[in-house]
Amino acid sequence: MTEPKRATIYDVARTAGVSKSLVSLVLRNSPNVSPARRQAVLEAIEQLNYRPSHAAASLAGGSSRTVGVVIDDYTNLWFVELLRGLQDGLSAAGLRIAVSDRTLNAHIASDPLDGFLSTRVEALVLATEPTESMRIPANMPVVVAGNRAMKIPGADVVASDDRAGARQATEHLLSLGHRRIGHLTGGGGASQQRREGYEQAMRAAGLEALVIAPGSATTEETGYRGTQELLTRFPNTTAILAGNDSMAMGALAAARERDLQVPGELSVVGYDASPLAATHLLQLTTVDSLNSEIGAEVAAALLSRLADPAREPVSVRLAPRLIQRRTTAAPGRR
Amino acid sequence: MTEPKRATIYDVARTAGVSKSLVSLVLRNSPNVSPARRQAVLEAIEQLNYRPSHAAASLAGGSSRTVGVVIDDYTNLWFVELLRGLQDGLSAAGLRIAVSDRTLNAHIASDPLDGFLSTRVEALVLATEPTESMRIPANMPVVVAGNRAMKIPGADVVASDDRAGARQATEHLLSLGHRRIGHLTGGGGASQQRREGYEQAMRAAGLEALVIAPGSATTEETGYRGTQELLTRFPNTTAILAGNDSMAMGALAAARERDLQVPGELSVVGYDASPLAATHLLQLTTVDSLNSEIGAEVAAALLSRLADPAREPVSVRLAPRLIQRRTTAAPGRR
DNA sequence: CTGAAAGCGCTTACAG
DNA sequence: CTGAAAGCGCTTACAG
Repeated sequence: MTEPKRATIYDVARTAGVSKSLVSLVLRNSPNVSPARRQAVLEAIEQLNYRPSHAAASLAGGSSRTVGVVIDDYTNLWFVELLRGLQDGLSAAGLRIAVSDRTLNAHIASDPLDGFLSTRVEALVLATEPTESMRIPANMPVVVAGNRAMKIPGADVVASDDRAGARQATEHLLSLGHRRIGHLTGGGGASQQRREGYEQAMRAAGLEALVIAPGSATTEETGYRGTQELLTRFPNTTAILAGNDSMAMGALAAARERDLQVPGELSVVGYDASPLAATHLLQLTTVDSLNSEIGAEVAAALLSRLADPAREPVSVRLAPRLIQRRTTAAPGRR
Repeated sequence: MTEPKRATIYDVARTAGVSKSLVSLVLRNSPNVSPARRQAVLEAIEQLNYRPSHAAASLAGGSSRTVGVVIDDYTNLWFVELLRGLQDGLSAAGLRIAVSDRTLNAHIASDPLDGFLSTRVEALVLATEPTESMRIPANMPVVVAGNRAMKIPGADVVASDDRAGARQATEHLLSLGHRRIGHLTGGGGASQQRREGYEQAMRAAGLEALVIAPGSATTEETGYRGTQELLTRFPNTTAILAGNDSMAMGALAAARERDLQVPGELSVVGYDASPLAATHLLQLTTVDSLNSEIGAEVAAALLSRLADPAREPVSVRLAPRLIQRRTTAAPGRR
């Protein structure tokens, strides 16, 4: 038995006994179709196992109905909740999401944007630090997710207030009685703002800021190395605010290596409320940057921008909140 | 200044002073093009910022040059290395990858396959447990990555030998002197084979298998709960082989909660060699299932299948190897 | 609602 | 290599 060729819209029309135009209307959920005919078309689609061709629809309609999302690296899981919120907000509008990971693409020396431009994505979501090398077409709608060092002219920005979150986390440690609180920072706009929030809170309390910058990556590895350096230079540190949850995990490792009880002898706070922070092993006090809500707001910004390309860029800022778990307590004897 | 319309292949041809056909040849890297003309075309492309339309190329060429990869869940990071190996193997052949996450899609009640079928993907890679509800077209090339409970007729399978890996890990614990070794298992084909490998090794050593199945998920949570159950039912257990690294992380959490030193009082072995296992905090002894190599073999199977759709299905099995880190040692006093 | 027509931006095959 | 032609499977706009 030879494989039949894939069914086209003509086959569906013939099977349903309607015109090709009517099938197209049903596919795009037009209201001006009688229930009976709609039913006939849907049955024909089911029977023929028909799937409309993206390529043809995109080419003919002049619109791919796809939004490109650029993320940093699959390993840093903050994007998962962002995608969930984004997908929820876009699927009702019939828009789909394509994800591109910069780390993976760097490997094969291909610009993730090239693929998206060939796909003719309707808009771009940047959930990563933009770089000069990203040549974004002037008329491309862009929403930046998260705080970034580089500004994209005309782009909307949706982020939680990293300065306020870091301030809140630092004040939590201060209120527990800590005075020697170190901070682990990294590269990028979010790190910068978190650092500023930490410094503001320390200054307001009349305390010295102890900032360690172990590198631009904000990973378990840099968190580990940064904590080693912090505890070597300032041995009487009693608390650490890490730049994100991955760095906090490294801090916990360094503490264990020095036989420092957490939180008895060293308190540790993360940032992002990633799945990692919620594990039984970490039970990490962290700042929830509301990633799923950021995704929802990104979707809203996207839809309104698509509806009105000329509207002024907006900047949405969400208020983060501290999640207290088991890695923070009053300072012990040290 | 109004935005110019996107450049098309006609614009490139005109700018380069060549025919449209020649531009198409350059785009598809044909060898029958003189260097001078190729250069002229590439300059025109650069100057016009031209990006060929996927949709048009796919429709006209009758081929999307895209492979669809279905993964379980972004949170389980074993897929990252798989994608890397896969991408390396496919990019030279001009094939790109589209990834779909089942967990995310379940959320909006859309079958990930539907999207891929509309995209007219050339082939499917299943890096997840297949289900009956996946209606895969009969003529679609499929490669299954990893050991799965359900067989797909005609599909190639690339996996590491989970039975051998689990056996190796168990023998490692036996050779350290452990006799009471528990195993944490979950759902799916990989879990099943790992369990069998563990049971074989225990039987061969004349020991009783202690298997705990805390649920079908293989997460930190089930690892934690499974270890609680194991240590309650068999309090003198001295070692645990977890179904994967996430479960091992949960085991470490449960051990800490009971004040059991790892590895002094309890040895723990993971599986997958995920990024998690390599962290300073875990330093987990684990089995490397060679995910990047699996990705490379999947790519090879895909290319040969595309070249010869009629060839017999193959089954590639890689030999995993144990990575010893800091969570295993000889049993202590208990 | 139908039906005929044009067109989206490419690839393919072919005569020259 | 060029150039003219057909066609991929849809959407769109329109006359009826």
